[in-house]
Amino acid sequence: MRWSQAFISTLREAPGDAEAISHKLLARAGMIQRLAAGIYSYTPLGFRSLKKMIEIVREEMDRSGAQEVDLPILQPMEIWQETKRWERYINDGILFHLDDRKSGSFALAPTAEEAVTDMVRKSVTSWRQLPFNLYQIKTKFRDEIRPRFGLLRGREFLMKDAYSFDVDDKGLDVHYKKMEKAYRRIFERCGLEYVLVQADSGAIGGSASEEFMVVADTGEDALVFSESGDYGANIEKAVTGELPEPWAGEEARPFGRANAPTPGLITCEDQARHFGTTTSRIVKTMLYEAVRHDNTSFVAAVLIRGDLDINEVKLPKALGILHALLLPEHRLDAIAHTPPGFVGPIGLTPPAGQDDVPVYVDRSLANAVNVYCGANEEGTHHSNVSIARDVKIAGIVEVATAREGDPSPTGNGKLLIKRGIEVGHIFKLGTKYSEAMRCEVADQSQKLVPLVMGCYGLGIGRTVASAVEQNHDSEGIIWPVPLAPYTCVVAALQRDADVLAKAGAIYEELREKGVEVIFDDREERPGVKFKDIDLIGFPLRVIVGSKALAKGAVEISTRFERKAESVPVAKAVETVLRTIAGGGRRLVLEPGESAGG
RNA sequence: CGGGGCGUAGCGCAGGUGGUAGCGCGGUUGCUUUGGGAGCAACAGGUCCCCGGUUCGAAUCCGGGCGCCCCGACCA
Repeated sequence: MRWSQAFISTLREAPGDAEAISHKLLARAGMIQRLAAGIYSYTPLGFRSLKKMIEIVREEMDRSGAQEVDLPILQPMEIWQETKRWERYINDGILFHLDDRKSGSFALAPTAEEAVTDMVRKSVTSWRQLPFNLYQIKTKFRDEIRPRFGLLRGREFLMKDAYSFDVDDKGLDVHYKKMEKAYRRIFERCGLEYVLVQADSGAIGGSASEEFMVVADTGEDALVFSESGDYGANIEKAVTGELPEPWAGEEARPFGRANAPTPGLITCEDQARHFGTTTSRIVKTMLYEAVRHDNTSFVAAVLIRGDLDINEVKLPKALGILHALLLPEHRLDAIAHTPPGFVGPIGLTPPAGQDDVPVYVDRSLANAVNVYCGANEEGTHHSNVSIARDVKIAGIVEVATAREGDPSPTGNGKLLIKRGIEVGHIFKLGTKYSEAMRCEVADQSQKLVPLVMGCYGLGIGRTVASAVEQNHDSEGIIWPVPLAPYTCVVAALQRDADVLAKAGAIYEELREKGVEVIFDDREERPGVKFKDIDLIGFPLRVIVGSKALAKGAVEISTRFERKAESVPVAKAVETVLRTIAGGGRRLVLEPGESAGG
C-alpha cells in the first residue's frame, strides 16, 4: 500500500473523551473512531489489526476441532423467555431490544446460548451425533450501564463465542480443556502476558468458570494472586485461607451491654477506637433483601467481622438465592429500630409476612467470642458476645472479600491484588440451557438426556486494545508483529527522485516476498513521517533518506528497540526478512553488516 | 440510580456584563524550507447540541429536552 493513496488520518491530540491509553492511541493513530458512546468504527488501518486477531482466533478454534457457524444476532424474545434470561437481562437493563412491525419483540443479543441450543435441538437426536463445538466470530450488543475505555467496554463489540455439546460431564471436561489450550495458544501468539484465574460465572450461569486476564492498570477487574503463584482468582470469586482469630484461646465472658458509644460513632473504626479494641472484634450486621429464584423475597441478616467486607457477588450463591440487595436505610428502622451503626443480630423484627429474620454468619466469625455487636438501639452495643452462644444462626457462609495480605487458600504465602482486563472466559454451563430448552438426545441406554454444554467467549476488539495497553510508549503503539496493521513501513524521507526510486524498489521487493508493507511516499516533512510511523507503531521501519543514501545505505530499526542501524541498500530486504523471522522485536543483523547507527 | 462537569470549525479549546464568534492544530493555494509534527502570506471552513420563552436583538439570560464525560453506587 502506498501511504499517499491510503485512508489514514492521524490525530495530534486524542479526543477529549478518551481515558484509557489504548483508546487514546488507537484514536490518535486513526485506527478507530467513535460513532456513539461505546460504539466504534474501524478504519482500514484498524480493521487490518482486527482482522489479524480474527484470523488467529479462527485458526486456533479450527485447530481445536471446533466448527464455525453464523447465528442470527437479532433473536426473537421467545427463545430468551425459555431460559428466563429475557426478564433478567431486561431488568438489569443491559439488553438491547426492539419490536418489529407486528409487535413481536427481538433482542440484539449479547451472547448466543439460546440460538445455538435451538439450532442443535432441531437437528440432533442421538448421542452418536456428539460431541461437537460450534463457534462464531460476530458482533454482539450489550447496553452497558457505563461504556468506557474505548474498545475495552463497548456497547457493540466483536466477540468469538463457542458452545460445546456433550452427552456427559466427561465430554464437557475434554472440551473445556481443549478450549483452555486453544486460548493459551491464541494469547501467546498475540504476544500478550496473561493469567488464568478462577471466576464467578455471573449471569450466564453454570458451574466452573475461569477467566483469561491481561494484567493492566486500566483493568476493570480486581484479581487475587498468591505470592507463590499457585492461586489466582477474580476478586468476585476469591477465597482466603484461615484468618488469625484475635479471640483464639479465650474463655467466653458473660454477655453484657457495652458502655454506650455516642450516636455519631457509626463506622466500625470509630467503634473499635471507642471500645479500645480492634475492628476485627466489631461485628458488622448487614441487612439484605434476599430475592429467591421464584422472585419472592425476604429480609436476611449477614454478620461479618468489622475488618472484612461482604462480597456481594458471592452472597447470593452462599444463601442459595437469585440476588441480594442491601436494604435501603429507610427500611432499617422498622426491622432494626435504629439507623446504621447499631444494627445487630439479636432482637430484629421481621417484616410482615416473615416469621423471623434469618441470621447468616461469615466463616470469619464462626468461633468468635467476646466481640461487640449492635444492640438494635441507637447508640448502644452488646459486649462479650459469643456468636455461637448468643446468636440464633441460620447458616455459616463464606462471603468475605479477599484482601491483599490475607493468607492464600493454598496455604502458600499471602495474597496480592492486581488489576486485569478480561479477554477470555470459559464456562462449564452444564445442562442449564439444554434443560430449559429441551435440547435432548437418546443416550446409549435409550434414555433421553439433556446435553451437557460449555461456553467459551473471547473478546476480539478487547484483546486488540489490551495489546495496546500492554505495548506502548510515549510516542505511540508498539504493535506485536502478529497484530500490526502492517509489519513494515518503508519511508522515503525526501521527494528526491533517487530516494523515491530506491525506497520504491525496496517496498516492491518486500511486497513480492510476502511482507505486509506500507510505503510512505507522502509529500510530508521528515518529522511528520517519523511521528506518524512511531504513533501507529509498525514493528519494522526502513528509512530511505538522501543523507544515508549518499553512502549507499538505508536505516532500519524496530519499533521496540528504536535504535536505527545503517544497512547497505542491497541488504535492506534481507535484513527486514531476517528480523521478521527473528520475531520482529529486535533487529537481526549479519555479523559485520552494521556500519553503526 | 445518585453527584459533578461538558456540548462553540475536522481535532483540542477560549469567549459569555445580550449587539450575529475567536485561538492553536488540521485543510486549500503560493513562495521559502526539507532527518523528529517548518516559516511567511492569502483563503476556505460554524444549525455556537435541540426546542420553546424573554428581548428590537440570544452562543450569552430563563424553561424544557437530548447527547457526552467523570466520580460514586450505599460495608451499618
